[in-house]
Amino acid sequence: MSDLTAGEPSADQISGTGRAQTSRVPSLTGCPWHDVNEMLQSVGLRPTRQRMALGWLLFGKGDRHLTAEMLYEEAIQAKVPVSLATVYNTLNQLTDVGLLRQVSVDGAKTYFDTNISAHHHFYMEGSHELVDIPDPHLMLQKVPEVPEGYEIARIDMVVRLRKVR
Amino acid sequence: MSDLTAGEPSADQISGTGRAQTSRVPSLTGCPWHDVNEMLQSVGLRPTRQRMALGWLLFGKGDRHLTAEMLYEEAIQAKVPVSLATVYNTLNQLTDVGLLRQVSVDGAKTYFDTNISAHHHFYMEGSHELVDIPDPHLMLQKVPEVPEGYEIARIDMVVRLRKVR
DNA sequence: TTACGTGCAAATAATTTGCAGTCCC
DNA sequence: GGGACTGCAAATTATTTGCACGTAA
Repeated sequence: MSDLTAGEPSADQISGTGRAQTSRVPSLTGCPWHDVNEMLQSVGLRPTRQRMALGWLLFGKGDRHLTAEMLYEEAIQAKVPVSLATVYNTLNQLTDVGLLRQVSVDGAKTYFDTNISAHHHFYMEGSHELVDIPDPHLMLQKVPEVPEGYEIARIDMVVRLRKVR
Repeated sequence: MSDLTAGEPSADQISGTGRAQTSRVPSLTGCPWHDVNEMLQSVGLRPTRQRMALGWLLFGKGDRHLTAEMLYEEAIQAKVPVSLATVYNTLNQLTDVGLLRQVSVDGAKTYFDTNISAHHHFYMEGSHELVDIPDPHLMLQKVPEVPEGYEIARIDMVVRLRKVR
């Protein structure tokens, strides 16, 4: 799905890229409405009222890490009438077409990351917050030997942080 | 909780250690009953019938990656009368005292790893199987700069594998 | 029009909890 | 004996699904 599919990826391929494009929209105009519209069209999803609104919330302000519940709350706050089921559906659809990335960190809730480029995360154990690791050079010195017949689909790394007491 | 608590851990500290001790029991005698008994005592848990049996299943045959459901099935198969609730309780208690490590990999079920040393995992996307990465030299070239006031609690890395088609 | 989307409520799935009865020290 | 432990069933939490109705192409 990305550049991590080679049998023997180099360390550079594994590392985060630092700055990530927020989406795969063919051309970003800066106009949220136009951009989200095009983003949806380009993956074959109808730009409905709720998908437009959710897309706006998701991709309108840089890289974000949200759970379905969080996005639902935001939508309600923003006076966007949408149901939690639709939020789940939309997040899953966007993930399926590669516009979002799912991150599992604590078994319970699932986070969706709007940054789909190869990168890793900090997880704040206290606040359950997920943050992209800013250091673009965090990388593996050596990629493990992959078992015969398999290839690397993706590498997920989570650096769990706790407050110094 | 481990050797990963320093503000600036070295790459060696982050890497897996290759061979891991299966538990923290003061002295391993090779007698499963004696070992599990002592393991439980040493962390202040009463060696009850069900905890002994579960401990035996968990630690009796090398490093394992189990879900609550899987361990429950094994216990039933082994004619050990135990309830699923107790399996959950026991797994959580063992995790709390540091005898097990929880691994989140796909949002849904939670895996418990009997190998509590620093190491990483392969995740087979097709079979939902979790495997310790055998390569002891898989390591980070550079540890990310940790935000002010935080320290690294742990680093979880999951290398997702898919079958070559 | 007409297949695709949405909302609602019910259905699942994983896990936790309350509580009465049981067992270890 | 008494607190720790267990089992069961009910409760929670996160997420999915069935289905009648609405809406974009």
